[in-house]
Amino acid sequence: MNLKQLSSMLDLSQTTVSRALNGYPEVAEETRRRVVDAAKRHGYRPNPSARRLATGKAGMIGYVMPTGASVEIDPHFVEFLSGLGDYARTHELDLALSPSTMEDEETTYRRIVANRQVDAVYISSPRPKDSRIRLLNELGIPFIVHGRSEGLDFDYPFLDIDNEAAFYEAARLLVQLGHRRIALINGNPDQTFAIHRERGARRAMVASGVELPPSRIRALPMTEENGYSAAREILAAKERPTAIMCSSMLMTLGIIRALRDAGLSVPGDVSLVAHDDVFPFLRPENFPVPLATTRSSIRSAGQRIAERLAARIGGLEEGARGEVWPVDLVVRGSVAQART
Amino acid sequence: MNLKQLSSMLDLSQTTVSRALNGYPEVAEETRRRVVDAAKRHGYRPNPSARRLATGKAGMIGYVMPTGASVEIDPHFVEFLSGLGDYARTHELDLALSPSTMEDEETTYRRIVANRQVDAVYISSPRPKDSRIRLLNELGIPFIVHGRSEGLDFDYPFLDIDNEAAFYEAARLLVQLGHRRIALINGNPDQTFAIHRERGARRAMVASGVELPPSRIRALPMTEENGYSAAREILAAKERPTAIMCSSMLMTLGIIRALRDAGLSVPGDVSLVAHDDVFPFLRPENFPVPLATTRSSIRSAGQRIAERLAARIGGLEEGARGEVWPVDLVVRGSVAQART
DNA sequence: GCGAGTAGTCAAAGCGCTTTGGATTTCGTG
DNA sequence: CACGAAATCCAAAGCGCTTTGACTACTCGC
Repeated sequence: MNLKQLSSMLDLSQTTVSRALNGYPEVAEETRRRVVDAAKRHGYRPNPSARRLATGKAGMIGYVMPTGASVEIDPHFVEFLSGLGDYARTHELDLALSPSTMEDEETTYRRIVANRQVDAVYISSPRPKDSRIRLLNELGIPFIVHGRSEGLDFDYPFLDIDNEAAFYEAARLLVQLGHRRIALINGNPDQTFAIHRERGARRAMVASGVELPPSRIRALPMTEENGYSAAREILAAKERPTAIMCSSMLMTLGIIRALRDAGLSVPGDVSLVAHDDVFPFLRPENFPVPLATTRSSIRSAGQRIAERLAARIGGLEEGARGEVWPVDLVVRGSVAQART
Repeated sequence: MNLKQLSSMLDLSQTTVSRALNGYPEVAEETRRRVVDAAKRHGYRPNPSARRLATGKAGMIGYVMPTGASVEIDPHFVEFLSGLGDYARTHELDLALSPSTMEDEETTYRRIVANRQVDAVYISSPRPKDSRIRLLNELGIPFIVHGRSEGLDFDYPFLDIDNEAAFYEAARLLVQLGHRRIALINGNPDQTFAIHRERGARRAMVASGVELPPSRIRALPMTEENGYSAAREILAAKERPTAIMCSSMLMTLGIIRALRDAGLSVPGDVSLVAHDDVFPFLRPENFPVPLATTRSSIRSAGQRIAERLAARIGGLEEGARGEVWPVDLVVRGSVAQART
């Protein structure tokens, strides 16, 4: 069933049918109803290739997928992708994934842009002074960064959550509860988000005269394994912390096991706050002790980025708009007053 | 730079240029050289949409991405995707991901087939009597299953590794080394691969009069966490096993921590063999004690599936061909003679 | 009652590629 | 030396959609 058939069936021109379906104003409401109705009844779906050819749009969002040694992105990547796909699916957009090693990244971006294979691109896990951002900026293809870089001498569009405020608030809560020795188990320090979280936590503590010495900070790829070992080290110190902030619920699983091994209770001996990216398979409520979190759905971010990318493709969004989402602080049983 | 421009530049017709580029025989070698050369020099790339429109092929491989509560697929999925993408990238194929909940799966498959959005589809993590396979078979779209189902009353194309033989060999090795109490920590039992692995292990043991009681089997989603808890339980038994076989290196990380917690050494107290999907970020050689594995690259499987899918699209492969890859057994320091 | 708008519709021209159905030229043979 | 078969190459017809530029039929104000 194609346009031609549908229009002859309705005794209308292809023009009118096409316009009716695409919401153009110059078609009578009555006619539009007829057309939309018939299209639905006959299951008409416009051929994407034809549409793309006619409009010159590729109808695809591209992503250069690093395939090197980065375990870190995995669960986040799939979840983010789900969000992106949720939006894309309902808006005639497809996702094109281009696997690439770290070294070939630049070449890959150049290729997909030159081939006109995609209308827009997104970048994830930005680092400070991220070279990919500069490259895409030069290539002139619409893009959005999921997260933020730092130290770049130009602006660019991004979507980020307010990591600094999130950890500021979480630290402030702990301080208000009387905690004076607070540890931070963070994500990989070459990722901007980790830098921001440490900054936020430190700001809240400094404001109250609480220290955050290097001995109480760990910054590692966010695996359960790393959470465990980081926690073990930190808990072994003579001045054991009474609270731990963590960048990842996966890591927190490791922290909890370390606490259990050390015979320490939550929140009796140690309070816990973690950042929750809202994975469907790991919910803070289901932790042994319900886990207090700073929460922001990475999946929603994926949806929003798809939406903004679509807007950029359509020329509805321009300029280097940065969007920063507030983060919820959800207090649950894993935090308590510090023992005096 | 499009076909028209290129051909007028060469003083040839579009027909000839197109044929020269696509390797048709009715063009003189000398002419072909000229054309190919000019195309390269001017960086000509055919417009994918136009090509698709003309050929009627979507030029895409589809995958319905489950977005429900399945942590299990994550790292495997990304790695597999890398392989698929490696091939696809160099063959004018794109990957289209359609996220879907478990419940909507069937609807989603119907949709992408009806919309002609993809030329072929692959299915991963098949379960016994997997309904998706039946559906795609009925819809008549080319597809390949990564893995195998069981109990279906028709044949279908698949690519699987020989899980049964792999675990048969591994178990046989352990038995030959004198082990009599061998445990199996397996993946989720509703996945066919887990069933096959247990079958293989059991067959080898039974053949030597060694038992594999339920108390020494665990079958869970393959996370580090689950590996840890499964191992703890199994090691707590009075008749502690002297060897453990595991379906996943991620789980094995958990097993090793459990062993360490229990003060047991590898391979002194317990021998260890695990299946290795060859993740770039987790190599068996780098384990505390180099880990013996049954090895098969999930990434290569992705490449091969892309290749076969491409062949099916092109009509070069037909019928329900099943392909089973042998699995390497790589002996390393984590296995040793059982203590007598 | 007439000219100017305004709605609503349509025919036709692409978009860039593949492919069908000839033309034209070249060449081996009888 | 003529003739049919190869060997080459080409013009033109789609593929299914969007969009431009016009056309027709009303409606409205004066």
